[in-house]
Amino acid sequence: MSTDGSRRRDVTVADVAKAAQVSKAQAARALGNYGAVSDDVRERVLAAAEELEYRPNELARSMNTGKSNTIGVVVGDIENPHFGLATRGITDTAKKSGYNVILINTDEEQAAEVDAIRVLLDKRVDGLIVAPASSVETAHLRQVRESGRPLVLLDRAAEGLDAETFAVDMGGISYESTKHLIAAGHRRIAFVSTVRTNAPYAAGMKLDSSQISDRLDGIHRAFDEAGLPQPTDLVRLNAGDADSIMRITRELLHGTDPATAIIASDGLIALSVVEAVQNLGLSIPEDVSFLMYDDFAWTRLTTPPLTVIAQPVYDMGMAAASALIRQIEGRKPSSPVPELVASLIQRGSVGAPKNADALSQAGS
Amino acid sequence: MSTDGSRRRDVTVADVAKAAQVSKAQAARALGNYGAVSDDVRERVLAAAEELEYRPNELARSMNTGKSNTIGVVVGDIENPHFGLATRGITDTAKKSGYNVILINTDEEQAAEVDAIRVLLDKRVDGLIVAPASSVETAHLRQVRESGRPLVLLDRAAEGLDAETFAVDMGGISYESTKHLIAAGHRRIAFVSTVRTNAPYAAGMKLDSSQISDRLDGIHRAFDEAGLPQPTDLVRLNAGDADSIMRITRELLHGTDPATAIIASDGLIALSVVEAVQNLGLSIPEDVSFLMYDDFAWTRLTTPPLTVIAQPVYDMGMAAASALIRQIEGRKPSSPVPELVASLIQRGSVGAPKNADALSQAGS
DNA sequence: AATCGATGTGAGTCCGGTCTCAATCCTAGG
DNA sequence: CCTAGGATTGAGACCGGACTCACATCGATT
Repeated sequence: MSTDGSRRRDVTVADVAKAAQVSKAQAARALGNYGAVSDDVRERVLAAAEELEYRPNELARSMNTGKSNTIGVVVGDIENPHFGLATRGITDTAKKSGYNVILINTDEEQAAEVDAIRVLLDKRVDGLIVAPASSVETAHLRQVRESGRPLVLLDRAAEGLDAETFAVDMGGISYESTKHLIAAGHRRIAFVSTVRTNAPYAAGMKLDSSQISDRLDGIHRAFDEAGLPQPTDLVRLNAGDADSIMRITRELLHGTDPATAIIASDGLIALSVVEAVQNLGLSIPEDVSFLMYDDFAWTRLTTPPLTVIAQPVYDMGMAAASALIRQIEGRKPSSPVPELVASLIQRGSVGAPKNADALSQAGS
Repeated sequence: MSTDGSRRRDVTVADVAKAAQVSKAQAARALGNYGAVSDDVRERVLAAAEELEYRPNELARSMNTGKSNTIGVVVGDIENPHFGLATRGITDTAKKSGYNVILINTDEEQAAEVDAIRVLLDKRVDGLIVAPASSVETAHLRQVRESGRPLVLLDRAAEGLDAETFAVDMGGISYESTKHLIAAGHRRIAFVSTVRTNAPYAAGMKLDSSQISDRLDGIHRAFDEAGLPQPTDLVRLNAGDADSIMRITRELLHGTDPATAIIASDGLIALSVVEAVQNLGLSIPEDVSFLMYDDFAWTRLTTPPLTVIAQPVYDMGMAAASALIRQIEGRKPSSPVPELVASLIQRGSVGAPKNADALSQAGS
């Protein structure tokens, strides 16, 4: 056996140098492929390295090159396929350029995010991709900029931070989708999101998430333009676990003047809302129309298939990673920034509201 | 402004020491919270550190402690919610013990996996969690053991490697599920998996994945026990992309003596199989019964809801991470290893085969 | 008052690479 | 045959912490 299972200490350049009978400097040059090395020396060194199964210590290398070839990625929840796919886009792109990814999950908690960023900075990552939990509290993100390390945002913008941000135009697609619902006859459109707030939603309220703000703005604009009363009372935030989403769904559908359409802010919420609707014995779209963000494969399998707002999530991850790497390597933005557009994919979950006739009669 | 955006060089212990008018050694002790330091010195050092916004360089620290507080995780595909959830279990557990996670995606490719492990070893991770793409080619995994670094396997076993493995008893649950299908009257049960092989499946064939082998063994055992002919011709491997899965599904349902039940080996396959069945204008379970691995939330939303084999994926991730960390920290297995059991969750996608009566008459 | 163990403290080494610098080796030009 | 200038080479500094070791300091013991 050439390998000794009990060996512990790693083989270093010095070991290789000794075995190859050259100086440490020469061995390092041959191994690192830099500087001038004669063929003779190179061969001896490489042979010795092979023989000893030498592997460079990337930690040591990083320490004095100042580059770790690692990027930090901070997301709210990888379990959420939205981030799963984005992460895939990031890691694929990173790998292509020789970067690795340290992934940290924050559970959408601000404190965890602050911590995550500190840790990544301490680990001397070359750059960061963050999907900020809050678009408002951005002190920790500003610290990243001050440390001089590149930062790119994913999914959500951050106030007072001029970092490149990769997200779709939420306001626009939200506006269009709402118009679609309004055109179908809906006046009572509910919006359910996990965003945490201290108080129930009120118009013009300051939200933590730029993404959700933009979506609400889009809805607002569509209603405004149509000259219809804003369904502000149907905006439900703080939809955390499955139970609370189910409760919210029941409330939305059971009050006086109930919702006739529900927009789910992400895939996880969508699952619980649809399940709640089914449990209530109601059907989509006859009793209530349904629209959700993100086009997951399973949305085609429900009866009826769900109308969704598709986001180029994988591409967003890719774009974020390549922009970050470009910044890290100090290159100028060469390729035109790829357009990241969301689109409404109409399937079967949006129909006319149940009492459309009654309503339009009352309206006329 | 106390911070200078243009500053580049990091603040080091030496800088702090100078500012606090003490030796580097004392500053390091105060900051690292080790050794003996007088209150006076400690205060001065901490104040100086605060003032200069000192942040330790974890790279440097790792270099001479030999610990990086980082674990490497190698999975086939994070985009797959199965791994997404497992990763969540891993990162949650790791974070609790102060470890970070470097995640590498292999696309289930052996070469990528070999590469990933080399990179992680070079980066001096403290330990590795791998969901091996192949249970057979395990040379690279053996190298991990030889490097002296802890290794834990997830989901799949590896031949000739005594690493702790966290996976459910696939043979058992497969056997039971098959018995369930047989009891419902099925004789023609298909099994669809992504596992790559060079040739079409034949009984007793050596597979790359222990997991799939075990499942096939379970099916085999159930048929054997029931004294029924093995539906070997209905085992379909190499089900890669959506298109090939759709094609396979069509073949399974259209030949002479078609399948009356299909088992999908994972969630991604399931999506395409169900979609293909729907596209064929067939319904579940009237025309064909359906069973899949992994209990994702969306399986409750289809019509009918799908019968699934639930695996404690999050727990597997958790267990793998805590076992790894235990090994890293050289502790003995104190807590009893948590039982990881899969279970059959019966919902609506398994029924009697269409021509059950005809068959039983023919049989009698 | 002499002694002893328990802190405190600073100089300097080490981890495993990269990289600078001065010395040495060669080879072509004169 | 001699020399300028590029190719090679080795010694050693350095990255930023952790840690060893020798040398104080100081209250407590006898």
